[in-house]
Amino acid sequence: MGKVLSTAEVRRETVVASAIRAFSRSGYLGTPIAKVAEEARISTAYVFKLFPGKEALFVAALERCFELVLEALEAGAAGATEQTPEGVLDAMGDAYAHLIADRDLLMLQVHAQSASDVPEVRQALQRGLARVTEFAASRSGADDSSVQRFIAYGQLCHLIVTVGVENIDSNWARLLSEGITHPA
Amino acid sequence: MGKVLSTAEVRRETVVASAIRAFSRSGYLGTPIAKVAEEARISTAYVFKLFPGKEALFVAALERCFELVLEALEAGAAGATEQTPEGVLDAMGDAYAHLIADRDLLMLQVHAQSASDVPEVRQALQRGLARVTEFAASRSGADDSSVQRFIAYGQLCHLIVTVGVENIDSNWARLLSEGITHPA
DNA sequence: GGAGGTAGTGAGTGTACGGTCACTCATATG
DNA sequence: CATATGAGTGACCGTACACTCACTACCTCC
Repeated sequence: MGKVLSTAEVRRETVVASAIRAFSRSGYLGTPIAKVAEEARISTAYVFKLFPGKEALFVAALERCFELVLEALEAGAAGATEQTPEGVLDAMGDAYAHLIADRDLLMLQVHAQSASDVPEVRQALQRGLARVTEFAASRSGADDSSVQRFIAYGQLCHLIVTVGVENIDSNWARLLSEGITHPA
Repeated sequence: MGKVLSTAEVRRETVVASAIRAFSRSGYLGTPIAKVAEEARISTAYVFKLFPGKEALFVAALERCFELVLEALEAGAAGATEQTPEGVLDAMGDAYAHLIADRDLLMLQVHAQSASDVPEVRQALQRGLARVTEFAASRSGADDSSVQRFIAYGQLCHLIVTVGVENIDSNWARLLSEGITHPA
């Protein structure tokens, strides 16, 4: 927090950023550390000096991902035109939809769910989901079922993107993405 | 359809069943064909005689998965106490929750989303989602936004299982799983 | 200028896995 | 019996990848 970052710690942060991009493209098992290293303009060996192993790197990326999501929700809530519970929830939803237009943070969460049989990954997911849910509830003041719906539609959003519903011209496709904010 | 199955085709079906179990446990990339073969009491080489490759086997498993889901929804709808749109949707929701108590069909869908960068997998997902959505809409007669909500809460269900919300004793966890039918 | 620590790397090792191939065994048919 | 066909397998190959280690380049402070 108050501590000045050493060069290695700065490096770690850039590597985490690269890891988010790389892992989001091909998932936990599908992404070799070498790809992350390449993306960070660093040797593969050095990645292992900065992180104890692939698992820890993935978890670090996932944690950063949730941090970014929370920041976006916070900003969205602050910019809500109506500060009613539903108004705030809607604003957070829009902010989330806007944030994940680049797909990186979204896909990383999807891949993390798929890798949730790794205990550390599952725990990171739990922590992230806890923070998001608790923040959405307390910041909006909405009742439980509204918050539950908020999370559920977030997941629907993930489905829409992974399946590529957006570029299907069909009734069922329109039905699913109705009201989900477009990446204009 | 009317054709009598040859032994090889029977074999293919049992292998698909094994594939569902194996892939659901460790995902597309995390599951070696050898594990599927072992589960089916068959040599690895023979799996490659029955299916052109890993990708095709995974897709076959995914397609079977959606078939089972549709059957469950159909049965659930038929057993609905009230044949109103909302009543039928609720019954289908309960049937789905009951079906995926064993986690196999659920996890397979999650892993498929993570592997959706493989075109064949993405297309299989599209077909499956299309059939499920269209069936839910036409069989229940509910309006679009209700069907959308139905799918969204299905995804929430996936999230709850993958992150293991059920065995967390905390407010946010209860909030998320409220009203989702338990595997009693 | 040299001693010691920190950033960073090249070249490897062991292993797991997708896919292939040459083969065996059982059955059926004439 | 001879032969053909399809079920089923063991042994193998090439490659990709997580992780290691011995090493160099640089920086800083005396």
